[in-house]
Amino acid sequence: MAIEKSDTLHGRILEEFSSNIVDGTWPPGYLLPKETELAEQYGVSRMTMNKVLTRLASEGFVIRRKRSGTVVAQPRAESAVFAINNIGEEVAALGRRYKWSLLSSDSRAGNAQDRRLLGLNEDEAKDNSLFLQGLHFSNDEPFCLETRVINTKMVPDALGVDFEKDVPGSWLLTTMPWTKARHHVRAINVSGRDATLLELPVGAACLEVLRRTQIDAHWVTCARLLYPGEAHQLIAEFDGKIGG
Amino acid sequence: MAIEKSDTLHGRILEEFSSNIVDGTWPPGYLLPKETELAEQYGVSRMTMNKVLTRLASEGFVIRRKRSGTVVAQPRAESAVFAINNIGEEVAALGRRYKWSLLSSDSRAGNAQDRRLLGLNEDEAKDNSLFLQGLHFSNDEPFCLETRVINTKMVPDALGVDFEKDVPGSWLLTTMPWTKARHHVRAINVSGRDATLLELPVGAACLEVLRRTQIDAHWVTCARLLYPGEAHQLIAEFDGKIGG
DNA sequence: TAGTGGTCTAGACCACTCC
DNA sequence: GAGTGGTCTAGACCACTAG
Repeated sequence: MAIEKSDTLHGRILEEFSSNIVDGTWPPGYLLPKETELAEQYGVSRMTMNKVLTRLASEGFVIRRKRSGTVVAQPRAESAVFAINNIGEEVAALGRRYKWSLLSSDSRAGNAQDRRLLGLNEDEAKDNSLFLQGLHFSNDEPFCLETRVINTKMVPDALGVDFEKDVPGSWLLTTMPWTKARHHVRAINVSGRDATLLELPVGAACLEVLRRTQIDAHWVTCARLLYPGEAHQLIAEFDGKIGG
Repeated sequence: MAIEKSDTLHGRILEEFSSNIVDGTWPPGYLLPKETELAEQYGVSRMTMNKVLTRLASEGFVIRRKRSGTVVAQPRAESAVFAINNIGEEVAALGRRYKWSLLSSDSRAGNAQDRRLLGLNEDEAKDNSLFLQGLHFSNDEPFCLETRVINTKMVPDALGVDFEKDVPGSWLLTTMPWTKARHHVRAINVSGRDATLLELPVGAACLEVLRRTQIDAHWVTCARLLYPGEAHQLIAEFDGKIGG
């Protein structure tokens, strides 16, 4: 089998440079030749070399400053990127049968307990709120307990949706495609009704994900996702690889 | 206060386009005019418009295909990006006093329990392994229990380091700056020695982070980081914002 | 104040893909 | 086969900043 050639000019140079950085040939602090010089060395135009260096900078591999040039960055702190996927897809990806079951649906004002659970302010969730609770199943076993409040001022259509059929998260995604979210993840000892619903003994460790979704400055929905701890794990890969 | 002007040509167009997508002016599936047309409309060169569209595509907002043109993408599944930072920085960021305390350090072969705990294969960690355990403190309270094995074939210098002074994670970061890592996060009920060291009752929920670091195909170090559950949470923001 | 990166242009050729 | 995005060039001006 022949060695695969890289596809583009700037792609090849990008790979070479990132290799140099990752394998230590260019250690942190190393000063790269200037743009015009590199362009000449590699026989490309300045724009092409600029594309490479701009990309390296945006990925955090190098720091570029006028007059002082381009230097290899100090490595980023150990870090990780997690992707929390759609629950239905997540279950399907595990090769299991997915089911959603709505437990309750109330259009009412939120009380202090709701606000605490979902991490809302006092002003938020006082009215125009739709409270939902339901279970996600994987092969008929409880996989995730979802407690959610939807701001019906932002999403009035939600009042007309049958959430026994439509999974709230998925429906919201199709309705408000591009939103911002903030997540908090922690471990808790499950108790009370949560334990009963998840069919877990009181005190079992669970992974709690709080997700607050907003569009501009307005919150759209807040969800609390409770996963049986030992059964579920977030998996993340992190590397300095460029591209993809 | 005057309205802030955007800095660059492509920056302004990028903002405009991403706004159009996020606020629904351009819904998923919307077909954008072709590159040359857009360039003409905005009075810029094709390269500049290409920069905008290429960026939009790399951020996942649009799909570009030859002949068929550029269309607004179906929104990505709900997802989140977590950053796990250096523990010392993490504690400092909370405005607390940080301390590291090494509990044990052994250069030995790993047994089955070690491998299970750290998620290693049988072939890995059989020799050339340095086992460490220590506690990270926040204001003199246990913040994180770290159990780690270092592949001394990859990092021979590690045998000469005094890990009572140097925090393993930080030291490795300065020694092998650009590495890849895989993380597994789950909730567990703490027990035994782990509970004692973290000064927690048996059964308390903890967040367990398994981090396996490698360079190319070779593992460098595996760490198990155990955080008292209620006290620690991962925080992540995710949005479709472009730039930064 | 001189050198560096930041940005932009006008034009060109190519490759892929849909009709 | 025709039209689209993908890529590249040579040259230009500007803004910032280190010395």
